[in-house]
Amino acid sequence: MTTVSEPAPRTPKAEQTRRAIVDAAMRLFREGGYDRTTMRAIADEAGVSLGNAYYYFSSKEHLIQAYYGLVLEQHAAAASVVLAEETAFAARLRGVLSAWLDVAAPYQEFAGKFFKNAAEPSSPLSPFSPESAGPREESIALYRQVVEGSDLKVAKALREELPELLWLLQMGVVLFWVYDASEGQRRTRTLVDGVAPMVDRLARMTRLPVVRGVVDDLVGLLHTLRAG
Amino acid sequence: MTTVSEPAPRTPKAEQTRRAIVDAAMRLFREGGYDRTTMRAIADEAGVSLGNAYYYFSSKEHLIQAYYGLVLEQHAAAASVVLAEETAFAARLRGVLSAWLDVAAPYQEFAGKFFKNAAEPSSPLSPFSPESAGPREESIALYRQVVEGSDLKVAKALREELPELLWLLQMGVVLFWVYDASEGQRRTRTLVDGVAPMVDRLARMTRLPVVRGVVDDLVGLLHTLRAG
DNA sequence: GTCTATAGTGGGATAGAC
DNA sequence: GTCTATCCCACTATAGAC
Repeated sequence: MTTVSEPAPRTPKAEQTRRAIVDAAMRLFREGGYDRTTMRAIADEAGVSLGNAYYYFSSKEHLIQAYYGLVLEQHAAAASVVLAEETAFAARLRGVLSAWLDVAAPYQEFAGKFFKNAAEPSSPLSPFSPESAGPREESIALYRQVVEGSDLKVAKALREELPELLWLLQMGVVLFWVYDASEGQRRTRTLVDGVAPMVDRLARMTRLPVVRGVVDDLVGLLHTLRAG
Repeated sequence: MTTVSEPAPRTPKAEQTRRAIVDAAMRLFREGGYDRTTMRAIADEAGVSLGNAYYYFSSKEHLIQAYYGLVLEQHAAAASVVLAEETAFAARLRGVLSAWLDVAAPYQEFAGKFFKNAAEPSSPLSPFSPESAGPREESIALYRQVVEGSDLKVAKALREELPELLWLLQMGVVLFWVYDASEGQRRTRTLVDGVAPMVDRLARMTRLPVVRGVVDDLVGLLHTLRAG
């Protein structure tokens, strides 16, 4: 269950108002886009005053959180289907990444806005912030499943780091996707389809003696950074 | 020479005014932060009218772009010192990345705000935007020098792609740096010191027959993506 | 082409009464 | 929790000086 650190409203009435605002926002965002939708219009559409809208969402950007939580939830669901079906590592990785693209597709425009928010280090919405620790852990756990349920043989030192590295890979894919203006984000699909088998090959290669040295360096660096 | 696609001012007087505005903005941004610095205050500080400030910079964001251009300029200068001294690839890479950290250090806190605005795909500040094409090419050219002036032997197919990949690496380092709250951004230093020799080892490894397959896949993928 | 002065508008965000 | 009234500021418009 993904709750994105929005405080749970106390009374049923509050919940209802909150819902009305979120729904109105989603509707208007979809129709007219984020920038051209004003907080005043959202409040009107929801049948509340402007001030009241701000009582529930302390900024326009906070409304985007609603989308984010939705996507995370749906991604976990879609990914679990893939993970139940596939055992080959490359297929599992490709499937989970693709699932993200499927789920997030309708929200591509808002992803940009969300990124804008997330990019600020001090923001609680940042994927690296303490407030995001829960959702982040969930995503990493997803990639732990990708590895553990698979046929992948990989250098032992790397195996424990892999889920977090794959999560980072997803962040990279998402970044690419956010900037992908091709129709249907076709280019990101190409990226995922190409990257998954490549990561598979690379990962298996880590057991070769020549390559293992670099892997040890990498793992060592990760540990140092985590400590520091 | 870094011209950030801002139209080059024709007269010396114009250049002077432009400079005054940028300088004032940088000063105020550093003192009070981006959000709390108004365009009026910038215009006042620069001794020009508000309208004149907008004559030179069509939005507040465009001012940041000018700042970014300054950092790029200084980076190019600092990097050229390193490139004149070192021939070993790892040292050149580490030096150029470190030079960026040196140059950008005074602005680290401000960089968060910058990133917030740059992260949005539609923003002209985005490193992938058409407006940033010039600076982007210059940065990539810097990494072309890193490769070409070095002792690096690398799979031929990869050699041409390497500058752009190294530029991407820098983007990653910058991202890490923006989030790095350790004093003096010590952790990012550690990252750079660790990553440079690792990239060196990896790059040399690409000539091994086992590894070359993956490299070809990578290069193929890059070409596909670029075409698409 | 460079610059000033002034007077807007729109919309995000807030204060404080109820 | 909800409102109304208001603030603030990015940005625009205009008209005119040199």
